[in-house]
Amino acid sequence: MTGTPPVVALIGPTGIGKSDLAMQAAAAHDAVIVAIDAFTVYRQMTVGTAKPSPADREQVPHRMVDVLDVEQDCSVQWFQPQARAAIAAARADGHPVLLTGGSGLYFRAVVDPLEFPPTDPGVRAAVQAGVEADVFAAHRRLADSDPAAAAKIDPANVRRITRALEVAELTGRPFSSFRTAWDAHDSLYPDLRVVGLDLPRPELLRRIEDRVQAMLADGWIEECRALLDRTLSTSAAQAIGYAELMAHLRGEGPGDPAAVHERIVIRTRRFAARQRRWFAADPRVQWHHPAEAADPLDLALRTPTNGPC
RNA sequence: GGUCAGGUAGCUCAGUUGGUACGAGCGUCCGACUGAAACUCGGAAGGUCGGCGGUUCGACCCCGCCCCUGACCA
Repeated sequence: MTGTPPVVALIGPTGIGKSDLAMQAAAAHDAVIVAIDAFTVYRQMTVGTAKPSPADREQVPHRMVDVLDVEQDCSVQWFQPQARAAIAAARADGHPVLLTGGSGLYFRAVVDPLEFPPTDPGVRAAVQAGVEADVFAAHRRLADSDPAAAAKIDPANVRRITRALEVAELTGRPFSSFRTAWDAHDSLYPDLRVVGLDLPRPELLRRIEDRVQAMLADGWIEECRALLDRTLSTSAAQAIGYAELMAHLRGEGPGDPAAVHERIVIRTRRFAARQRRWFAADPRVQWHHPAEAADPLDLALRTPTNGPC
């Protein structure tokens, strides 16, 4: 064994089978898995987030899983240093690292040298009030001070406009100046290999439907019921399925369970599409059919970077 | 068998006192994205307005018949 243990990422749309492959590979190489996922961080969300089983976690160390309670907000800014520290610790102990997950922004935050500007609740609230009063005027204001940022943000996107103005006010720097490293795709880990898993669309959609059914049969609803007397943080409350199921349990929304299930499948489907789009833009990804990628670590270490797939 | 209501975009429905469908929401497709990212936001495609006849310069909107759906009465 020479040099630092490798860092390999296994990414792809939800339901593609990342976790299973990650388990096999990690077990075979004595690796540590770091979950790049904005929702398996929550201790109380297990079934609906397809969290690795206790047995799997017993066999292979998983980091960034079960680290927050649902009352706590999760953010990229918080996630970035935590995940990086976990990676560093594992490598220091001589373990290869397998990054697994589907949260695109979090992936880039961990793996790219991105710097996230600060936030301030008071400033944000004030800025947001101004933006909400007249979004288009706010967008014009942004265009005056930071044309590059304004060009990237739709004139009706209250959230993004607010953030851009907040950052400008807080740092005195244009929001767009923080984006310079974005297009470079220069990895923080020089040896990083990124294995992408994908399937033909119809097959993926089928898997998603089956998986939602399986989760429901596996106690998802009970898990949601247990969450009813908790106050979910803004970020936790967005989780696909949890939002719909909890509303249903409270008697809100459509009373027909089939309609609720359908709604969850649709949201998941759209999420998968967004994930593919996100990762398709990353030139580092080497795409594979899940059946070909029996061992992502082997595969990644043997294939030249950016090789044809 | 009869009465009433209804048949308009893939779905749920608006709408025009007759003048080329202003359609909306949802879905679908495409796309943007640095502290909520399973978020937020943008764009596009999709309709012979149930069928056939009639009235009219002109009908999705008026008339007749027919088909289908739902409720009610028998």
